[in-house]
Amino acid sequence: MKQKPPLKLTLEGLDPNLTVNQRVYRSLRNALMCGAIPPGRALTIRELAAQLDVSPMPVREALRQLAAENALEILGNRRVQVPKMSAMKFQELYEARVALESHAAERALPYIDPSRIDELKRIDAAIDAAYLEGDHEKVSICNQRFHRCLYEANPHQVTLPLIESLWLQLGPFMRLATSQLDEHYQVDRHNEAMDAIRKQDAFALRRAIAADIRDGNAFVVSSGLLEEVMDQPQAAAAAPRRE
Amino acid sequence: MKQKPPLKLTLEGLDPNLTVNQRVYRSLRNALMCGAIPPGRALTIRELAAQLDVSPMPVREALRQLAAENALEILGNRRVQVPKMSAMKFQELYEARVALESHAAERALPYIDPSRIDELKRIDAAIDAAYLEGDHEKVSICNQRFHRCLYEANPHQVTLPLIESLWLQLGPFMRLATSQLDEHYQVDRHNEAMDAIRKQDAFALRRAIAADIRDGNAFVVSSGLLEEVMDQPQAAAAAPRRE
DNA sequence: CGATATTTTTTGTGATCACAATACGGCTCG
DNA sequence: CGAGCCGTATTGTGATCACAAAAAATATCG
Repeated sequence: MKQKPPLKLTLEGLDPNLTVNQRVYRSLRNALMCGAIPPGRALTIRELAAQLDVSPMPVREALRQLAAENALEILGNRRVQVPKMSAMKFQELYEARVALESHAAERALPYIDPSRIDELKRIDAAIDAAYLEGDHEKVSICNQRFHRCLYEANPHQVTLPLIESLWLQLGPFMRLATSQLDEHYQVDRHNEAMDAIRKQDAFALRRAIAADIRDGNAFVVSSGLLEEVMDQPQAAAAAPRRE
Repeated sequence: MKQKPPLKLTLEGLDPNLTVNQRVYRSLRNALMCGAIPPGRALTIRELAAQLDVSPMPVREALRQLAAENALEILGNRRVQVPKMSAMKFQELYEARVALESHAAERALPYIDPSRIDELKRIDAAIDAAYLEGDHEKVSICNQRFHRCLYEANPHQVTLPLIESLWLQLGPFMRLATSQLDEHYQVDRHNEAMDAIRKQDAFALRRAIAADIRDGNAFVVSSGLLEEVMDQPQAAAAAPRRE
């Protein structure tokens, strides 16, 4: 039951004038986003500290921070693990994304200026390029960058942190959405979004963003990729106590 | 500019078999929710630790946790403060509440059983009672309880933590919404919501929740209560660096 | 007298240590 | 052979300390 692969992490390649805490946080966050840590995997402070070659202290803070963002789960016995996924929860996360992100897009719309449109175009091109190269990791990252760039146009930002929390929870499974998108890749919803932006058509923008998100979801669900990573229907798992 | 009232906090009355960290966290969270700490107030670890009579360690973790929930702000110079509010940000927070909470209500609707309806009725009665007593603090708390009870019906909870983050950010100002609601108190939107639930009418429920939220907002804005607590239009405040 | 430079103090960060609670392993007993 | 018990090891928590960076206060120069 307890999964114990060595869990290779590192702080190398991270801006060394950041605090140790920040480096640990990013390293962990990155690992989670890429699905490098399997759901249900128990994380101990000392193990991570030894792995990253730092004292337990910054690790503690990073774990607590990630737990506050719902990227990790603190069980009643004070143990920390990557939350497990269920089909229903997956669905809820995606529907929450649709609700939040279409809202964020609409609120950002009036603030989008030509230079940001250029930036969006540039990112979209990068996505297509990465797609042609077959670099799914990069597609996923650039896709997020596209969405973030859009929502960030709104200078009074309150939704982006919430959206990122959802991304983080989906992180371990997002890569599935792009892992096999051969010819299946969506008709370019991003272009629909760009059109809506140019026309300042809020409703069309909402629709484009919602469709973009749902496309990825539909693919993952239909492909059955999800079941592989989910915990089996062992009905009554030890109820995680939410703090 | 630097506000330095003694900032009275305490851990008394908190379940003593909780960890120190949890007690500190709750104490701070509560203070923020009640607006006991003015926006822009700088918080230092040692000051809080001395005030609460604990070591700096649990305070550090609590601060970081609250920062991750957007209840506190970590400036570039690593200093922590209660985020300042602006009229636009206030508006954004409320619109985000509408979007997220009406969504959460809709997703919870199919899971609401008679016993939960009873619970909701009970809470609503408590609100009316507190209102008649003029206990605005209690009205506010019970109102939150009502919303939480509704959204919690959904067993695959992903939105509630995000919603609570919004509540926390609005916390210092929420009390304004109920501070003077004399005869101004909204036509009971909660009853509209209850009707929608009984009829399993998702759209009506969304409308009722949205109206309930917007009522409070409209009151605060129109009454001009907000300006008192906001920082003046000092255009270029030191840009908080988001981590 | 006002602006800049320098010293002093405060503050966050990270490491180490001590302790209590929990989990794990082996043991005994049925 | 299996379930319950107990001892050991591991883990999270919280306190204390050392250090470097930032802020505040003071001194210095124009």
